[in-house]
Amino acid sequence: MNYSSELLKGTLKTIVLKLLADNKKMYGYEITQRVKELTLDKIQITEGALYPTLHALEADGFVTTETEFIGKRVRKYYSLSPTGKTKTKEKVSELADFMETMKFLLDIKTKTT
Amino acid sequence: MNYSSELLKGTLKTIVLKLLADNKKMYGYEITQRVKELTLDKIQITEGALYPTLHALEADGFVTTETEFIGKRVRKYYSLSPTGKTKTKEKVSELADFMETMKFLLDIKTKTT
DNA sequence: TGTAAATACATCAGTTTCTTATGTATCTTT
DNA sequence: AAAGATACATAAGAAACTGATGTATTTACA
Repeated sequence: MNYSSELLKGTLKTIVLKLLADNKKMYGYEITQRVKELTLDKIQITEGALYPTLHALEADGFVTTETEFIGKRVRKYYSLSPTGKTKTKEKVSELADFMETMKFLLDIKTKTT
Repeated sequence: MNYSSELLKGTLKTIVLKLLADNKKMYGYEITQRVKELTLDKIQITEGALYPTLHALEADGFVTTETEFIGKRVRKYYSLSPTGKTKTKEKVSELADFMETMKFLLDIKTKTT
């Protein structure tokens, strides 16, 4: 099983920021594998979604990068900047609040007819 | 406060279906007001998002409609069809499961209200 | 030893799902 | 009388994906 894709929309940036907050530095491919593993294959981040997101986070100044060579193959590590850390807290708490609201909304049994 | 708009993406259809499951029949404007009221203005469904969604649900056979006149003004009521009821259960439990996964991923502690 | 799978980056056309604006019309409140 | 609320609807444009495609290296294994 994995979720219908529209659910993930809007949460990807938050997931990436949170992972970086917990792991100091990570590279793209590692992020996709970590999410896959942590969610037991329920959430699969595609590369077509991830790389543009990482580039956008960098353009916005929320992450910094450093390139490393593993043999001849390049690996690009991402780390949170100070503003990125602030942004992460904002996004995570916003998402937490949103999920509380959604939980309430989906539990209600109001027969007002 | 209200949520950055991308969070709502993908949840609108589920919200609408769930409201219809709890209230037998509702009309569009009523749905926008109910959500606004239940979420204390945190979630505002725009008409530009809602009406196309309702039309899509009807085209997919998940809802049926009946028109009523209030004076000279038309009001279009939406009700769940049998397949719509099944779909609602699927969508609601999928979203609930997704939120659990996200909570785990983000290490979010849910408030015990 | 050769080839498939995994690792690792990237771009881009097309799709879905919204926002924002616009339009029409009626009813209610001040 | 005018403003705001009620009630429907469509449409251009933006945002955020999917899925395909591309390049190249490394590892597993038959």
